[in-house]
Formats: sequence, C-alpha cells, structure tokens
Amino acid sequence: MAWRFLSKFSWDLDPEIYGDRHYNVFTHKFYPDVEDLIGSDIVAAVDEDFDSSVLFGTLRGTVVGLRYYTGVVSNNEMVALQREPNNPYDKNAVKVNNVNGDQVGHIKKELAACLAQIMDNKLAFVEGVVPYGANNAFTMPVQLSFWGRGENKQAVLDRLKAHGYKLAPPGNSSEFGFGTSWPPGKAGTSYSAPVHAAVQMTTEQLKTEFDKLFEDLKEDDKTREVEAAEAVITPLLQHQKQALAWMISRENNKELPPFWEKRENYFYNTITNFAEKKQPENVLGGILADEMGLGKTLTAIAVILTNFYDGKPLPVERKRNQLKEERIPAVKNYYKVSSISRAKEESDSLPSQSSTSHPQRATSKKGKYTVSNDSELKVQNMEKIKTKGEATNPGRKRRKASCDVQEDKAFASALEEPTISKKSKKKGTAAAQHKKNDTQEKLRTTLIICPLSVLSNWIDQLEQHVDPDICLNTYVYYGSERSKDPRVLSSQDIILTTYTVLASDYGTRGNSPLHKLKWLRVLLDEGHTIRNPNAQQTKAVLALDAQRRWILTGTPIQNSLKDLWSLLSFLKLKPFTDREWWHRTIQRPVTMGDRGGLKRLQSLIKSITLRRTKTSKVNGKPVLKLPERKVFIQHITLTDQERRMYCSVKDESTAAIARYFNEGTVLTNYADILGALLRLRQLCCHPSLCASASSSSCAEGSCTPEALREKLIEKMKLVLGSGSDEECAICLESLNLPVITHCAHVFCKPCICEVIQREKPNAKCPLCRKDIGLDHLVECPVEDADNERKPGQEWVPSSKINALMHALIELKKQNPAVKSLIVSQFTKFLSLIEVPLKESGFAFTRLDGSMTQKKRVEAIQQFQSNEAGSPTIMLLSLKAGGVGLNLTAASRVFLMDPAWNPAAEDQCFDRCHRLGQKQDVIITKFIVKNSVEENMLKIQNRKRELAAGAFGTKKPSSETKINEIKTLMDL
DNA sequence: ACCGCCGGGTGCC
DNA sequence: ACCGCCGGGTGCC
Repeated sequence: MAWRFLSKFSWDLDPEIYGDRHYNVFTHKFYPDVEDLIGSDIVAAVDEDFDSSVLFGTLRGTVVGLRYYTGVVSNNEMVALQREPNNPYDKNAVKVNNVNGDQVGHIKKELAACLAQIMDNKLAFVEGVVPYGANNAFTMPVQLSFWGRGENKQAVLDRLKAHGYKLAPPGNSSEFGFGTSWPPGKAGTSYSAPVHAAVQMTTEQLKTEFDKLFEDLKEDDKTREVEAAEAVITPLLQHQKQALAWMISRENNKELPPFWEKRENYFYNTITNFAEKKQPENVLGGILADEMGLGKTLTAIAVILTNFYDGKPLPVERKRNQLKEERIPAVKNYYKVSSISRAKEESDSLPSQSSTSHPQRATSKKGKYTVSNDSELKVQNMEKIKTKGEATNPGRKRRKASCDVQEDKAFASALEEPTISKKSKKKGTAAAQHKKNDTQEKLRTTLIICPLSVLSNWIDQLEQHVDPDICLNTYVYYGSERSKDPRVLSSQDIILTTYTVLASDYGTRGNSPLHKLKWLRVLLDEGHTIRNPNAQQTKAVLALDAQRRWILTGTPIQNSLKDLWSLLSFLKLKPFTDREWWHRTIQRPVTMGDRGGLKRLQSLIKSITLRRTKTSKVNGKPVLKLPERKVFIQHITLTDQERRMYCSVKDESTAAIARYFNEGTVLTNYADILGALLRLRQLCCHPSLCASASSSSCAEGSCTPEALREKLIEKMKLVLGSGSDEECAICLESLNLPVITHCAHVFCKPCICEVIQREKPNAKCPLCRKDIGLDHLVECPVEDADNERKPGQEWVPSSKINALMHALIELKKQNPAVKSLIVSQFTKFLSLIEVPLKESGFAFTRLDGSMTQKKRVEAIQQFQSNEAGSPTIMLLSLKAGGVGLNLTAASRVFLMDPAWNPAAEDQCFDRCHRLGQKQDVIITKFIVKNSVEENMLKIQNRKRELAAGAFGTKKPSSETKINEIKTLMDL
C-alpha cells in the first residue's frame, strides 16, 4: 500500500537531512537561488501566518447563548472562532461557528475580552473543539487551542494572565479533537525512533512509489472502460477509456463526498465530527492528474461529447450530406475567424446589448425554443463570421432549416427523463438556453479555461478529434471584441477562454457574462494555475457557477501541500472550501507528520483524483510506450589557464566562507556565498560569464546609500541573470517588474507594494520578516540594450564549448538529420555558444525566457519542422517555457551545466522525451572534474531523496544548508 | 437554568 | 430591616 510506504517514509526520515520537525507549512520561494539550493525552504507565509505556527497551549472556555442560534454541534466537533467587532452589545464579541459556518453561540464575555485582543493583534489563531455538552441548551464548554508564531507566545501568555487565564501546556492530545495522538510540538520528544536508516532510492523508484498513491486502489471505476461517443473520431487508448469511464462516473455520481457517512437519519463528517440532516453535495467532477503526454485533452473532449446527461452523448446533429463536399472543419474556421482577428466584425454587426429589446418568445407548435429576432440576427452574423462569410458553409443560419430543429429535438429528448416535470420539459431548449433560477434547468455549455499558451492546442485538438461532420458549437471567448451576450454564450457547446480573460472580466464586476451564467461544466486546464488563493485569476475561477467541475493538471502539487487547497476550493468539497478546515484537518497534521492526517489526505486525493504517470501500467503494459532515455555524464577537464582562474576564485571564496564559518555567520552571508558559488559555476562553463561580477566590495554596514543600492542591484542581477526563470514569492508567477528589498529578496513590484500598503506602517518582508518600506525598494535598472557582447571583446573558447562542439560535429557526421537541445541556465553562455555554431555551419534556433510568446512559437515551429534545412539545434534556457513545451524533434540533449534542483533538469528532458518521440533520447551532462559541479551532483542525489518526502514540506535545517555549503566548497 | 443573579416582598417564635 | 431570607422573573454578545 502506497500510503503505508509514504507514512513510513515520512517517519523514517533522517533527521540529519530533514532537520527538526517544524510546523512551517507554506513553502514560499525564498531568494530564488537559495530556494534552488536547499530545495523547499520554508518561510513565513505572506498571507496567512497560521501556517508557520506552533501550539502555545490550551484553555477551557465557555460558549454561551446557544439558545439564540441555529448552529448545532456534536461532541468532539471542531468549531471556528470568529471576531465580531461590530456587535452592538460588546465590541469584544467572539462568535463560535460550526463546521458549516452556522453560528453556535458566543464566547463568554470575560474570555472574549481577552481573546479579542489576542485575535485582533494576530498574536495567535484560536481554534476550538467542543469536548462534550454539545446538546446543552444554554452553554457548552469549548477547548481552545492557541497557535502562533513562536515569538508571540509570551505576549499571548501575558495577555491571558492579565485576564486571569493560564494556558495548559501543549502535549496532551485532547485538544485536537481527533482520537489520534499527535506528535507534540517542536520541543516534544516522543517521535518514534527511526527503525530503518534512510535509504537512498533512485528518482524513478521514488516516483513509482509516490504515484502509486493515485492508482493503487483497484476500484472498479478506475479500471472500467467506456467507449467515447461516435463524434470522437480518434480511437481512445485503453487508459483514456478508463479515464473516460472514471470521469463519467464522477459526473453522474450520487455518492457522499469523502469523509461523510450516513448515520441513521443524518449525515456525519468523520473528520470534523460535524453532522447534518441535509445530504452534503459531492463534486460532480474532480482532478484528472495524468502526467503530461497521456492525453488529458482528448479525454476531456471525449467526456464533453460522451456524457451530456446520464451517460447520454451530447446531442449534436450531423451536418446534412449534401453539404459534405463543402465541409470545412468548423472548429478551426470558427477560431480563426471569430475568436481573435475577426471578432470585431462580429461585434460591429451585432446590435449592442443595451439596445437589445426583450426577447420575444416565439413558441412554435412543435416548438420549444425561444429565439428573439435580434438574437437570430446575431446567430446569423456569428455564422457569417464563423464561415468567413462563405455562404456555402453549413452554419447556424442554415441549420435553422436543416439540423437545428433536429438538434433541438435531440436536445429535448436528452432531457426527457422521468424526473423532469412537465413544466420544465415544455420549455425545452429555451429553458436550457438561459434560465437562471430554474432548479430543473438543464445546462448545455462546457466552459474551458486554459493558459493562453495552450489555447491553440485545444483548438487543434478539437479539430483533430471531433468529427467535422457534426454541428459542435464552439466559441473562443478571447479578444477585445468577444461577445458578451449571454444568449450567444449559453447556446454554445464549448466555450474556450483563458485565465487572464476570465480574471479581467471578473475585475469589471457586473460585466462578466461568464460569471452570470451557470455552466454545465467548467474545466480548468493546467489547473495548478490557480494554486495561489490570493491571485485574481483564482478568485475569478472560484466565482464561477457550475454543475460539474474538473481540473486537469499534470502537477497537482507543485510546491507544497497548500497548492491543493485552491483546487479543493474550486471543487467545493465540504468542509475544505473553508481554509481553516482544510488546514486544521489535513494540511497541518500532514506537515506535522501525523499519520492520521496523511491517511486523510490520501483518501481524499484518491477519491477525487485519477493519476497515471508515463510509467503507469494497464494490465501489465505501460500506458505509454516511450523510447528509452539515457543519461550520460561527460566529464570535462579544464585547461591549465581555466583551472588557474577557477582556483583563484575558489581560494578567494573558500577563505571568505571559512571566515563566515569561524564567525558563525554563514547563514547571514548566505546570499554572498551563493554569489561565490554562482561565479564558480560560471567559470566551469566559460571564463567570460563572470567577468563583470565582484566589482563592488564595501564592508557591510559602512556602505553609503549609493553603494548599498549598487550592491543590491548587483545581487538582484545575480538572481535574475542566473538563467533560471525566477518566481515572485507573493504571486508565485514569473517576476514582473522585479524589485529588491534591503534584505535582498526579490519580488514583483506590484506584489510587494500591495503587501506594504496593506500592512503599513509595520510592513515586514514576506520572506524574512525584516522591516520594509516603499522607499526601500530598489528597482532593476533597464538593461542596456546589448551588454552581452562587448564589441571590443574577443570571443574565446572554453573546455566545455570544445567538448560540446566536438560532440555536435561527430553527431552530424553520423547522422546529419539528428536534432539536439543545448541547455544551460546561463543565457549568456548560450550566446557564447552561438559563435562556434555559426562558424561550423549549424542551423540553430533559440528559446529563452526573454523572448515574446510570438518569437517562442516561431522558434519552436522552426525547430520542430522536418523540412530540409530546418535548424538541427535549439539553444534552450533551462527553465524557459511552460511544461507544455513540445520539442520532440530533438533526440539529443546536451546539458551544459547542472542545476541545483534535479527536478528542473528532468522537466527539461521531458520536453523532448514525451509522446511523439520516436527515437531513444540521449542526454549528455557536461560536468567539470574536481569542481563545484561535481559536488552539485552529490547534492542533487540527496535532493532526490528529499523530493520524495511527504510533499516536500519539511524544512531543511540550517545544519543541512551548512553541510551543503561544506560539500560544495570541499570544506 | 435542577443554575446564578437581580430586585421586590417581607420580617418574632 | 442601612439586614437576611424567600421566591418569582429572568437569562449571550
């Protein structure tokens, strides 16, 4: 059983590696290079501090006023405490709510007076459990737990004392409301000693074990297969049929959501001990978490066409035969014309929405649809656009005569279920078109939200997999002239849009048709896009109203467990939509190493997630037959001259670092150490990579403001220029207008400004909690247009470049058609490599983070082309592009420099080692002998172990960091 | 609330 | 009696 493996693993971790068990949960990116070095460093959360908290202690209190509220609780049920500062009787009032959010009562006023101070000053989070007396009529006891940042503990104790309260120390397990006993806090001692020493495993082994979590239940509904509807013309692979069966069963399921059970005449939540009469709703959907390349998009298309209602296919009509010869793939044309470039035409020809008169109900005899005159006009116009005005194309207008009526019939018949009242049946399509408050409403439209980068992929795949002879109404909601007419939108079968468009519509409040309508299905592609709960995109997505909800993602957990919360929130699974319950019942227990928490997490995930990896098997056969992937390490010996240069920098750095060790200031000088390491890494590649560095050297503290500024800018450039695509710790997106704080942490300017505004006048750095202010932010100066190649500077080779060129030329001799990726973290290095490539007559292209989307697409298309004369080489910066990047034209990869994080390398390799790759992939890693690079390999191996831990939420101790530095510098 | 608390009624044994 | 005691009214914040 995989969970057993996992929980065992999480208990047998080597404390040397994992450090002390800490409650820190939110893994926010630290200084990017630091983050890369130490894996998942954990620092205080920006948004909610309740994640890096320790338990201060517990206190028995009283809930009063039960008489006046309807919220009920059971014994041992968790309750939430909520401040109610506007209570007319007592500004200190503290409400007590049950898991459902219904008020149970108030905290007795004397205690509330004290709690109010603690809560308002954010000194602690207070959580409650009602131990007994849940049926009392007037008051009931409540066991309160106080959680907070360690440094606030004393203040909390003092406040309580001032009011005559004293916390019972943490340790007795009763405060958790679970039967399980939890490991005590940080100072606790009762962790069971590891039975086995930590065993090093290969990444592949670990992946397999980890991913078994998602497949090891041999449930019927995960191995059963369903054929797709006829309209899907691509035959599904076996694992896709299984996914289809599973998704359909999820959409039609009437079961209870996870952790709920029926007891006598009520429903009981086994995690929170909450009970209610009403059956809690299960999500009609879930997470399709297949790894990239297993065909999630095709599977999703199949679901849309196959499961309209109750397993019946989407009622689509065939286009009439005589139209066949003039058939144009509807989807593609639709896209080309209506979505972006021609959307204006559409809009211009439409009457504006405000001038639209009320739709007139045209109820024909057989007739069950409502079409307003002008809406018909719109439809016609849309069709004109859809078909580029070709009158010959079968379209909506024509279908009015040919297939539309039939379609309506088919649609209506799909609705004719015994459960539907006559009344709603009568309304037929009209009701389905747009009728908000009809509980019987049958919805039609699937809304697909994806990143812009995969929008075209959806369109391609729809065109590729859907029978072109059917009338599938697809609308690409994108571009400034997109239609906002709800009738237009709700009559579609599929609407495609992007997170950005959705968020910007949402921002306009009241003018977001996507938020006014209810959808049959909302499908989030690359669903991890919404992992940041504070992002506007996430809020926009969460505000959508849908009957069925799906998340497609190859990486449901990207940084930490907390990534899952937004996803669960979208799925609306009680009680996890409320962050407090998610946190109390799953996130914190798991992070603390609680077995029960891990079990709950696993059972939750398993019940709503389908996960297969490239190595998953169906009936003993791998789902994907990928060619082999071989990794070779090519050792490089530096020339004498290079070695001398390397040694001089190394000696200098070693001396400095040794001094830090002696002074015990290693961690405070961490950024400088990383800088030194970066220079060494660069020297392994090419001497001129680090030529400009180390110009400013002023003693700490004695800097002039100007010198400090310079220094910070240099540090920021170090971070930005190291070649990795940096993320902002606040928005978790790529840095937008990077600024550096005085404490040397880099954020997007808008993000950090917002934090400062919100927390002023006491704003603290989200990463290190040092004071920050708007006037202390240093912006990155605009780069001089081309400082890369200084004109006077002569190009010189390096050992690595020689080795690379040698390999490339040999390869070309053997097979001139073979294509290669040349990967480096240093874009400057890629530029240097361009020179000999040109000299030797290689046709190459390039992809790095600085390129616009358009240029990227161009570069990829050129490279993927199999025409003679197309580039055989792509220079690729390690982290450029999203996960979707497809570079299968390459069968060779040259990794010029090792990354701190082996996962980043693997991801990069996967860009060519994926579906569509026909040849074995050979990867060559260039590693300089006797250098920091060799030591990085050692650390990579240790990291592979760490990555397999329970969601990588363990904080490496400072000792670990120090040991890493020792390893890297041969100290 | 089978409590506590309040405030009015009441007052030898 | 500027008390005690009784018993009814009452009850979150």
